[in-house]
Amino acid sequence: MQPTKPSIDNPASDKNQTLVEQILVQIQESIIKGELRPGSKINEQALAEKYGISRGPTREALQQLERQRLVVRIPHVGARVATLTIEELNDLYELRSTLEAMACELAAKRISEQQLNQLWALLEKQEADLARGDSYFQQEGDVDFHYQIIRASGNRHLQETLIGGLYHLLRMYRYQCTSSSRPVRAIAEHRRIVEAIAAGDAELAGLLMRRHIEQGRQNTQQRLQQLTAPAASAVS
Amino acid sequence: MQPTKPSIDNPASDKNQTLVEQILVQIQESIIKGELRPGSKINEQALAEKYGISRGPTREALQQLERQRLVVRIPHVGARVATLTIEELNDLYELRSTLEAMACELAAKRISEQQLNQLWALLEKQEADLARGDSYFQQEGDVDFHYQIIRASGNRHLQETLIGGLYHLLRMYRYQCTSSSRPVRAIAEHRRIVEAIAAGDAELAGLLMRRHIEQGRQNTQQRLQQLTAPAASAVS
DNA sequence: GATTTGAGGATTGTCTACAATGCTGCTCAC
DNA sequence: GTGAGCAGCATTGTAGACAATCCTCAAATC
Repeated sequence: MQPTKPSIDNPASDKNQTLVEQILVQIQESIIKGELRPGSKINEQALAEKYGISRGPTREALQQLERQRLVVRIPHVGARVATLTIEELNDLYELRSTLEAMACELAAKRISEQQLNQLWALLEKQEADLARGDSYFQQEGDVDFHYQIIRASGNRHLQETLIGGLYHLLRMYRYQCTSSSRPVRAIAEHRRIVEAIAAGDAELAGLLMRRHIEQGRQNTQQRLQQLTAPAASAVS
Repeated sequence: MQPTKPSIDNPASDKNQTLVEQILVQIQESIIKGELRPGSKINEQALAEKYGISRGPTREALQQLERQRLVVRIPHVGARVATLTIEELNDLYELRSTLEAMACELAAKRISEQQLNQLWALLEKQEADLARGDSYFQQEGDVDFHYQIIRASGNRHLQETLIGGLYHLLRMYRYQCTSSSRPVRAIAEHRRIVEAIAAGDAELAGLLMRRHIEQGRQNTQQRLQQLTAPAASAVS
């Protein structure tokens, strides 16, 4: 029985862990969900008091968040929540597209029997969720889908780069530019990707993933544009 | 006049900077050059005393080094210098190859007049150094070469991933598996890459970079194999 | 009125001390 | 002799206080 990894990273669920790891996930969620607004300043002291800890662990957590691109820190000035811009969105998706295509190609070559079964199971669950119209779990499921493929690539540096470095920022864009999803099409694309991986067709799998992510980019960009420049429609 | 960036990152040269930034580069060099041996344990207290500072900044520096893959930290256990293994070398170069090929393609599309001139200038300097047999500057020059192309890609996330995340570890492999270089061939390859970029031929530029890096991988792997398994030749 | 300059306050950087955890090497039972 | 269990020590995690830097805002000068 596989341990059904529900979250992006699995810090053994808060228990008996270090303070930094405990509050890190909480601050992550706050940022991703926009409770800490993009671009807003983060006060170490205030943040520490909010979680009832001292500034030491808080600073370490902020450094971790900087590594995940969720926070920008400037020496002697302080930390700010990352801002969402069209240019960065494009840079981010450009990179993500390349990396996940690579992950797909590698997965097609290297995926294990067990991992493939897991992937099929997840896909079927997604399709079932879709039929029930359960959109929240779809979003989570989509994260898991990409996550599993990345793991199946077997390249630990690739995994670290995507999951440890890029994925949280991606979640932030997706959450805040709440693309209530194009689920039917997306999950159809998922199926074709899994089929290509199962067939060991690396080139096709990579190509399909590239297109799949490009679809996601366009979708997110559209929403972000509506958010950042609502003046045009509001003025007239 | 461009400021001739000599180092991987330019922290305004130690002056008036934060302690962390000052010692970070020093520890980096110690690790890359092997003064801190791969796999050896790092004692926070001892390291702090060595540089005459307290444990706070030392811990922050170690976290930065973890981000750069030069150090592995385990909660409540401590930090170790990264170990060099064949598998990781392959993972690392696999990823690097994809990312730098991407950088090359983007550079071919987006490089500015000024950046291209800089690149030509660097190439000519490399060829001149080669003629003089100046191998140390060749190595540095090679780093700069890739660095400039990465910058020319214009994708800030790509830059951050490669330069902030991967490049120091790459330097470590290259330094310690001291490939005294295949300079003639490498620089010939450099020239063809620049020509492709100048011609705006993204596909060719990416392809050439892929092959160029694959050459580097084989070279480094060979040296590493000799280092990790010298028993065979020593026993008999 | 606009610009500069400096004092005051707020925030970040660093240090020291203490608490919590993991590791080492001994004793003791089998 | 070998393995388990415990005590002591070394090391990391956390807290709180002090030092250094930056930002704000008002007063003074042009």
